[in-house]
Order: sequence, then C-alpha cells, then structure tokens
Amino acid sequence: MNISQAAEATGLTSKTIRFYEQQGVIPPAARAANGYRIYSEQQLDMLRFIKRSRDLGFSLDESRALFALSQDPTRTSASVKQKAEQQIQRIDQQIESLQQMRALLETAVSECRGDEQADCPILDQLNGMTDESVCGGKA
Amino acid sequence: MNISQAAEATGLTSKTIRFYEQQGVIPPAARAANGYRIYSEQQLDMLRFIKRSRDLGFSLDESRALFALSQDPTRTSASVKQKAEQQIQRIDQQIESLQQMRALLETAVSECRGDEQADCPILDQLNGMTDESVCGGKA
DNA sequence: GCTTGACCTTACAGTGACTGGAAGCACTAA
DNA sequence: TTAGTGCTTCCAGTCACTGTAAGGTCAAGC
Repeated sequence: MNISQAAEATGLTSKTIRFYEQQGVIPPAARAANGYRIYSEQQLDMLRFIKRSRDLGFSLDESRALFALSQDPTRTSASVKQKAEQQIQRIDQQIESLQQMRALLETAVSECRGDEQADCPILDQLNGMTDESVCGGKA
Repeated sequence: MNISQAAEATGLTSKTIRFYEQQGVIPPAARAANGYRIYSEQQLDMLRFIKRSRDLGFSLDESRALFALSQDPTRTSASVKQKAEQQIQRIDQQIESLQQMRALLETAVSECRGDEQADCPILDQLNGMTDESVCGGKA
C-alpha cells in the first residue's frame, strides 16, 4: 500500500502523511525498492487514530501523546479522561469567545438598514461609537 | 506619542503595531528626529478600529477593507452589512464544528470511569471502536 | 562624564498545521 | 518512445503574530 492509497484509506492527504512523518508524529514509513513509502494496516490504524484525534481538536502533539497512551498497557483511564476534559474546556472557551463575537455582530447587523446610505451602526461599533460596557446597547 | 504609548492606548502591543505597518494594514508612521515612530490621535483611532475588527474575528485583510469602507463617504451600509453577515456565517460554522467535537468528547468522557484501569472508551473512540454513524452510540 | 536600564530600531526565525509548487525519478499504457 | 500520472525531496507561503538578537537612544543617578 503506497502513500496515496494510505491517504485514501485514512481520509488524510499524501502531503499530510509525509508532514506527519517529518514532524515525528508517526515513525518513518518502510520503503519499497523504488523508494516509495509503504504502509501496513497497523500504520493505517495509527494514521486514523491521529486523524480522529485531530478532528476532536487535539493538537498534533497531544494526538501523538494520546496514541502513545493507547499503546501503553500501563496507562490509566484517568490520565486519558483528564486530557479529554481539558480539551472540552478549551473548546468551551473557544465557543464562548465565538458566541461573544457573534452577539456583538448580530446586534450591529440587526441595527443596520443595509441600504444605499452610508450611515452604518456596524462601522459605528468598530469606531467605538457605541457603549461597549453594555453589549450592543442602543443608549 | 511613541509606539509603546500607542500600544497602551489601543490595547495592542508594540510588536503588533509594527507588524501592521509592515503588512500595510496601516500606513507608515511618522518618525521623530531620533527615528522613533510617532502616533497621532487619528492613527490611534485607526489602530483601535483594526483591533475591534480583529476582536470580532475579521481577518487583517478584511479589517483593512472595513476601515477603508469606514473612511469612504460613498460607501453603502449594505456593503458593510454583507461583510458582517458573512462573518456571522463563518462564526456559526466554527461554533457548529466545535459543538460537534464537544458532543463527541462529552459522550466519551461520560462513559469513561477515569480510574486506575487501562480500559478507556475515549481511546476506543479514537481507535474507531465505536459506531461513528451514531454519535457516541453505545450499541 | 559614565553607567545602568528601559525603550526604540531593524531583521530574521519560530509558531501550528498544513498547502502549493518546482525539479527530478519511477511506473504504466499506448 | 512518449505521455501522463505518481512518487520523491526540498523550499516557500499561509495567518497573525511572537521571540530573539544586535544595536542605537534617552533619562536618571552617581
């Protein structure tokens, strides 16, 4: 199985797989006589693990660490759970930050007529012309 | 007003202000005899505008474009509103993506005992050992 | 006058996780 | 033999900074 087949089988791209190898996320692939990388089912599983971990928002470093844990029979589920809970917290922070942005934008957008006139509450907000202590306050 | 005072006054860092100048986001600052950058109130307003725009999640390019719009008397509020609505859409996509991650993590975490045993549903999920078509399905 | 320390300048490298592109072999089909 | 595709390596670019190094400037204190 060469790199493009491995890419197909894992949902990654060939570029990304080479990048992971170069970054030490995965060990160097075996090579065929022609120098092409070859992948075993086991390595596909590793790549799929990394992809799923990335899809849950873990960094490459954490993904590597999680895979190491998954291969370590002496791990504890507590150690894994802790990482997952940290990740949930990070996600919650990101969501909260995005929701604050969204609320500010939404208020400004709702006040904007969106017509041919230059007058625009959205630009007013960016110019600091609204009361920022009260989100989107009209006062 | 020198660069660190401008940084203080805008909530940016000196580094970031220089970076914005180098990237063409803001025009080159005037210089004192000693070569130090000097900033006027007008330029502080521009920097504050950019910061608020960035804080709403607009890219530097969009922030620059929005500032140009805000300085253009022939603009229409419709053109601004469109950019803001696009930004809301992007934010919604990001939130949705994060909420999906969160839901998957939360399910796995809730099933994980988090004790000293190696057995771990979180790692099972990363290993593709759960039914992915039903998010977190226990079947 | 000299030193010290804070602040300014430029320029380049590093971050994270890729993505794109160039240049050059390898393989396959016509 | 040629064309086309796929593999290889290596380097540059993305985004928005941040860190670091080497050096010039300024104000205060001795």
